[in-house]
Amino acid sequence: MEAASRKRIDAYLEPIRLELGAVVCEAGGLLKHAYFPQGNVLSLLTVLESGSAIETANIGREGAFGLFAAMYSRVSFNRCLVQLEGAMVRCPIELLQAEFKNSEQVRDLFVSYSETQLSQVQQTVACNAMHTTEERMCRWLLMMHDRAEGEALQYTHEFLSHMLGANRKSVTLAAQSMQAAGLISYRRGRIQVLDRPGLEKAACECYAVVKERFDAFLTPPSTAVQGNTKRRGKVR
Amino acid sequence: MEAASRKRIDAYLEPIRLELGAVVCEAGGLLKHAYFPQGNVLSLLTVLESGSAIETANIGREGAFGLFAAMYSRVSFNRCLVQLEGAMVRCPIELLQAEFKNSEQVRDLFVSYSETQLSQVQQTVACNAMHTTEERMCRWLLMMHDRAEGEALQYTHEFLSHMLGANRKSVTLAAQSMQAAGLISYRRGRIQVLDRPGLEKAACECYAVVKERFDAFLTPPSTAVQGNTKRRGKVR
DNA sequence: GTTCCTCTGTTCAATAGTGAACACACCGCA
DNA sequence: TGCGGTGTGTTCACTATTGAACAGAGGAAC
Repeated sequence: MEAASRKRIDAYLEPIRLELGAVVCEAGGLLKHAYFPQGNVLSLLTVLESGSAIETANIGREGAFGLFAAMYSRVSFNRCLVQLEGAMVRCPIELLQAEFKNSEQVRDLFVSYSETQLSQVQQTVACNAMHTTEERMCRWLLMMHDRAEGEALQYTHEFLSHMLGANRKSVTLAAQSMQAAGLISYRRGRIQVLDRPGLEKAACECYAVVKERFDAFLTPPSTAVQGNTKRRGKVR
Repeated sequence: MEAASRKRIDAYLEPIRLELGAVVCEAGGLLKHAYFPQGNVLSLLTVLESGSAIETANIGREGAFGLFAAMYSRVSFNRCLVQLEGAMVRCPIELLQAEFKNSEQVRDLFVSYSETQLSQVQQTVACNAMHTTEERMCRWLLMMHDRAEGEALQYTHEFLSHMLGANRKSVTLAAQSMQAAGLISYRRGRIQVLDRPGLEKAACECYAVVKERFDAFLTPPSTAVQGNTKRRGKVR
């Protein structure tokens, strides 16, 4: 995934396995490592004074947590927790800092990933402002389903309500409605996706928009000008 | 604001003045310049399929629009428009790309600004999920008030409702309540802040959190480890 | 099999926010 | 001064969401 500079890092990669819900880093915490999910998923949360913590982005095998630490600041704005169990490796920050400093390719990689992540967060801003709890929950389940490889998703309504910044009852109502529509089935902290195309229809556009961005990140264009000029949305 | 490498750029900076509401760049548009507000404010919007566009961040004299273009991709995810009139300069992307490539100081600057902007967007995710229309409107007015230097703010309820992703009526109700409380006065597209401390009390925490981040960005610590380890929020 | 803890369903009452429509008032401009 | 466009106030009916509390069911552990 990285340059040939990866050789220099490989020896220092340390496998680390954390259980579901484990906190990798608190908001305001100091980062000594960057974390590279292999099979697991990390979630970035904004923590409010009330103590509630809302998900703003998540990170799978395509990305890493702590890249800004490798680029500039070592303090994490977010709480980061394990949202799907699986393998992960971590790497001391100093090594990545050195690679960032010396390799243009590594810089391109880190910067373009950061940009992709920023667009995920920006889409979520609009999503939280405009879309219903049910649409957002569909989107969230799809994101996790992409990464769970068919496994049932082990989340309680309560946990989902925290991630989405909604009331538990709203989540329960949405879940009931989705189950009645045959999209999912669930029981006690275990959600099974039954009808994925249906779920995609029921979700807001945000799922597809963000997925497209990540796909583009994983297959960067070879032209001089990165990206394309496709416009989204209606222009007034 | 930048390194001594600024000399190489200065000659190519082009003053450009756009009127309130002018679109600097459409979502998906190609960027040929980066824009540096001097006295104006730019707003970054996420555009949805429905055509509605929600603000995710804004940029004043502390920042710039198009830095990711200078770092990697030249395609803007956002629509960008002028939210407060004033002076602005722009700079051809190619020059900034060269500086980013060659100067570590410029890299630090661009990256740390991007990180600060990311945290603004992340805070807004949580804000849109958890805070009332009135709290969010107070926050928004404070952000603009900081930059308007006492001038009345020229926004209609309708415009505000688009920025906040709320219904116009919700904005009108919030405005009435704020006027009744003596925080603001308004008439036909002109909002005057009367009681700034009161407005800060009525706003959600997000205003202060983001302001603190930007203040920190503008006065970077001189220690080896950037940032501090202050923790925010309650830990469960 | 029984126990106990956790998760879901549901009750209630209440508020916040929506969407559209229309009346009316303000303000700039002719 | 009068006109017209734009912005605000308000109507109505409605939906989404909240918050707290408790009952009840599921499932893991003993």
